[in-house]
Amino acid sequence: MSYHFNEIEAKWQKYWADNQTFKAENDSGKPKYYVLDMFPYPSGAGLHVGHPLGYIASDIYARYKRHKGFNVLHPQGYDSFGLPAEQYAIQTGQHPAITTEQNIKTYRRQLDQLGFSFDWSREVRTSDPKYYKWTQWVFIQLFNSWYNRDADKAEAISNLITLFEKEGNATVNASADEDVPHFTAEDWKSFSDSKKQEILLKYRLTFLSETEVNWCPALGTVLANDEIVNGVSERGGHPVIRKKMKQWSMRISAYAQRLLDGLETIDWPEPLKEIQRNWIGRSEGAMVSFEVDGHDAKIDVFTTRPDTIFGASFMTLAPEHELVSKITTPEQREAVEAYVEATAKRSERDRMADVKTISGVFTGGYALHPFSGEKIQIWIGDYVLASYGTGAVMAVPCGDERDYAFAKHFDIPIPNIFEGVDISEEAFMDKEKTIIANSDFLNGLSYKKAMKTIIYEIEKRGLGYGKVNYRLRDAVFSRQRYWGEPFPVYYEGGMPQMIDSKYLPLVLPEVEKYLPTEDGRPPLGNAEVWAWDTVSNSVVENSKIDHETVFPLELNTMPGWAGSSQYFNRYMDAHNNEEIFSQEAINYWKDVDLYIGGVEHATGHLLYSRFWQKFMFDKGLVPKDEYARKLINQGMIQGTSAFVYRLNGQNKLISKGLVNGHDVQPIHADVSFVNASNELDIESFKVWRPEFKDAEFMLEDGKYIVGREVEKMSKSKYNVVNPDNICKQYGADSLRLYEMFLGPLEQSKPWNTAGITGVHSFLKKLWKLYHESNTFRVSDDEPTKDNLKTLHKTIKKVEEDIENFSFNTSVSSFMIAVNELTAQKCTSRAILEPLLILISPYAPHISEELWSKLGHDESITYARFPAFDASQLVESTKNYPISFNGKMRFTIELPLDFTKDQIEEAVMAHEKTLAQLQGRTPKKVIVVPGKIVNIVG
RNA sequence: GCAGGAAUGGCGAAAUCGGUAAACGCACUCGACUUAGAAUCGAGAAACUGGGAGUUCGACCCUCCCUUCCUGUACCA
Repeated sequence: MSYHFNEIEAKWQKYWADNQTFKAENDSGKPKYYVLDMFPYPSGAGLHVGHPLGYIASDIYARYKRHKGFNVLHPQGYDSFGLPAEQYAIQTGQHPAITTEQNIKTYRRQLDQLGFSFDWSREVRTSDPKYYKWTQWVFIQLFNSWYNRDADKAEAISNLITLFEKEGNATVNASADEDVPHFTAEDWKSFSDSKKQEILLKYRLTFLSETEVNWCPALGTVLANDEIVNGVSERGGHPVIRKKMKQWSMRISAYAQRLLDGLETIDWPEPLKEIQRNWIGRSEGAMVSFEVDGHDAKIDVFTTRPDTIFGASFMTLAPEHELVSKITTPEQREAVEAYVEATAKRSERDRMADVKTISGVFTGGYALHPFSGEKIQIWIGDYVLASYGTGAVMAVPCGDERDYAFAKHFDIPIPNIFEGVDISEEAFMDKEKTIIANSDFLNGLSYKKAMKTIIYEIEKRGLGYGKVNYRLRDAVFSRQRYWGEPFPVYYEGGMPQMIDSKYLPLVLPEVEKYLPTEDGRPPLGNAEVWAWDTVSNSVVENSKIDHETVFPLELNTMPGWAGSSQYFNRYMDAHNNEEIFSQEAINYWKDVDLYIGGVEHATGHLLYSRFWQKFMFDKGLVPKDEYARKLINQGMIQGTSAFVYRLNGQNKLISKGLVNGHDVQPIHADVSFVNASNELDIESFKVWRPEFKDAEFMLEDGKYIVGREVEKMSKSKYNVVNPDNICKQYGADSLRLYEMFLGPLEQSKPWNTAGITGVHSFLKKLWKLYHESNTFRVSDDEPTKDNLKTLHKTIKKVEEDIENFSFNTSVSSFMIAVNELTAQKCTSRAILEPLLILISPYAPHISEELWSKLGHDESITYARFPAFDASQLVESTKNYPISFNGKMRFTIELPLDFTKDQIEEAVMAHEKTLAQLQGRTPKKVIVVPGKIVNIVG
């Protein structure tokens, strides 16, 4: 009987589904273990071989943990809101829900055929109203919360109201908008309701704010920075302007420090942590106020180098800075206005990309140096960004590269405040070597001492205060899209109101067109039934809007990361319609033990979800403030593109070996026409590219050899490999083994289908080990010493490998074990049974089949992982490498229990040693028992 | 520019502690079986770890310098 992998795999996939083999219970005597994958966006293209890499790894780990006696939660779902389905809808009019449903079917079929041990009973889809009900619910919780910096946690907004009623906002230490006015308890009570709402909005963790966005009037939508090229839209080339729009934002900045600190408590890859640290961008320094000469105005700046304040010889404001028009003198007005207008036309990204050009305009206004009282010029320049810090800098040209270049360019004085440093050519920025000079009370101080002194002085004189600044900005949460979660929000007198949680979900309305409306409102503006009736608590026709009891609903939808910010908790209790999850479920599963996914989500999903978790923790909804203890980033699988070479200007394709020196143009060939020896199937190639039907092929040794190059796997490079074909030809077990065998999980590595025959023939050998001339044969013979040695060395290696996520080396060990056992002609059940359990996480189908042939009625899934017995590996002798001056020359076999002296004696007396020494006397003999002998001299 | 990571045969890679470099597999060569191909079985060749210096009895591994590549990020004040 030969190895019919297609039948075997289909059989066991059905068995697992029918028997719900992988269904996890929320309660068990076993210890829990939660293995999570980043759920996929179901794209229309389906999976290529690169996608399942992480899923295979997590599946191996999940299956291993089941063998080890854990109650394993290993769920899967779909991040099914998103742009591609919407764009398809715009083009074809097909509802994104239909597209999404079809794509999910394809994904499910492809995932199933790989034999993953997912508990599909817990599947979630972010676009399912039953699921996004809870996304909306979390949004409402955020709306009803504020961040108390004193308690360092989120609290109910009702607490804040109580505080306001008692003592106004003077004592409230909150993360809030910058422009909150000061008020007393009396003031508060005298405020109108809408005034109160307006103020509270400045404190809520999700809030409406005027955000500057890239608005494209022609397309009627907001564009992301990377959708703009040279100031016009990438799509269509329409002009884009910077415009303020009311948008929902998330006050993630309130959590900046906790997001930073939390990184120290979790086992995530260091590079990923570093990306998050940079993104959060903590910097310490001071806020300092500069008076404006002749105006009742102050310019606040944030600086990380307040120690260099005496070197400040001018100030630069962002062109958008609110004081610009106020302080500009009549003589300078024309130039300033022209500059401001020119800047407004460029996107922030454009401005940042263009770092070489120095530009700016003098406003004519002067600031007063807070310490020296000297007048210093105020300039505007687009190197200062409105969105970072205060949008203004104190320029210290001697200590900052950009200020230096600016000062040189516009001939502004560059006073030197560093002792013994020449600044005639460039700015001096080495903090370690800094000794301050020409700076009054700071003279002679080092960077550290000067920092302390100056901050103390700034605070004492009321000029400002020491401050920690974060680069992390509040996250804009509104999208002008159709295919996303609707906000559970309606507007009463312009103020947002939350729909009561008990009427959720607020289901996405039907629309005729998925584009923005002609007057520039988001796609939901096309909906005719999109108003909230506060009496019936239901969605009603827009025509009923009377602003008395029926109000318009929010037209924006939530961004892609909304649905992925809490899905890992929802899996714990996926079908609960009463709560987001029960306390029993969350307290049982607690958190994710192992999370596997791509590093590309470092500053998106992986940061936002940590923020939501911390908020949920503050609200007492979850027991852990970090949701994933350990995270692994799997590497990318790249494609191995194939090239044919066309002689320039001729219809002639020459084989790679003949290219040398010729002027050729490489052309991608589809990798499916190339065999393991890089030989091109010319006939298939001609059918595929008819323009080469009559081309002349110049061969070497009768073959056309293609060139190879590693590139990103993508359709346009014709190097995409579909797992469906691999499964058909070699089986899922081969694919799983091969993806692991390719190299370390975290590393990027190229795919090359040719190599799969190696693991495939391993599976055939494994099958043969249990068969003799086509019949299943396993004996009850006592295993030999060698059998046991092979088995136990494999147990040890595989167990260590899995624990270290070194799956590639396990596959090697399996090959070695099967090669050895075949050579030993082992048929012993005592060996062949545990061997299957070792292999089963990697190649579950063949393992199940052989396991059942061994006479087991139940799945191998819960069979106990074999115990390693060290005594089986004890050796009595060691083949000692004998080195001369560090170079190994030969080996001598000696008993392991020899002492150092015995070893030295035996080695020195050995004929090979004498021959090597040729009568010389060595200076020294190094003996490391159990390792090596090195003879020096 | 800054930060993080990497460099080992023709290719993917392996090497708990500094101790026999290249396990395992692909490709390659030869042989067996076969009408032939595929498959299978057997045998084999290959290369001293990007370059340079240092520490050491001994360095892929530790230290310093340099080169190249990948990833992230940037007028961040």
